[in-house]
Amino acid sequence: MFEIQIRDLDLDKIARSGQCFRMKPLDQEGYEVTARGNYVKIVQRGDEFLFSCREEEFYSIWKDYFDLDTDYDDIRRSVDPQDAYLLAAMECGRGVRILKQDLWEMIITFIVSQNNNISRIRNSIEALCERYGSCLHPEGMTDTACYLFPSADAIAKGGLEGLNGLGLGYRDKYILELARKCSSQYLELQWLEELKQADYETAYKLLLSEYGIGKKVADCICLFGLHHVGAFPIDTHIRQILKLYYPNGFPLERYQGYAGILQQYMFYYKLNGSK
DNA sequence: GATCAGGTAAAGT
DNA sequence: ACTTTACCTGAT
Repeated sequence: MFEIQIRDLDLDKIARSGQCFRMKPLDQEGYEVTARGNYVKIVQRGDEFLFSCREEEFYSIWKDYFDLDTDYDDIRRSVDPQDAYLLAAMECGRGVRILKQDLWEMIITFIVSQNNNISRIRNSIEALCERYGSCLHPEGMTDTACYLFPSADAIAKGGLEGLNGLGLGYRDKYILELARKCSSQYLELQWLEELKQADYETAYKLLLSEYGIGKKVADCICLFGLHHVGAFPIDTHIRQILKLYYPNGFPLERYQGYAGILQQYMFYYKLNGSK
């Protein structure tokens, strides 16, 4: 157990922010999160957080995962004081941070997300994890199994039939192809490593050239899987927002290099704001 | 029973 | 180059 005070972090909001699909709310309180092969339970009370791991693990993994080195006050302060809509969005989403999730997991997750709704995305990802992910039994509890996101090898090995019954629909072939590309069968490719080294523009182009990855998904992977916070994914919600509040275009130049963070707040505001 | 959902590939102008 | 259309499928 490790207790710490953190500002600008709201787990409930992050869980509903659309950037992650498997932060699981626990029956009593708190969330369970898996990342990079690690599992943790987190309980939040205001700005006090209780992590179920040791201090060492918090600092080596979760501090980075929750992007705690970024000062979101700076970002809020940089917003155009004339831009009432964006100010409201930033206030509504206070506590949302861009998680540093696993690249491979984000690639598959956002392929699943295309032309799809959130509850079905969740179900598909969870079913995929249960079928191919390693099973963890936190604290030796055999009744509360939790699965890691599966490896590319595991998915590639199962073939197209192995993806049946997960509600993936026509996306199954995209997933299989990328699983093969990222599996140890193509170890010499080191494609994921290449992506990680690349700058935003290069990574975007690499992703876009893949079967099943278009502009929107490529940008989501850049933003959530590579932490290129300048990426600005335009989905149907953001498109509506731009049309309504920014008919002359969103001021990307003003927010160059981190517009994706603002995108995330606008998205959150649209889905969770009072309107 | 349509229509929609955090789009993309492929075909058609 | 720009504009349609088909596509899996659970939810509403």
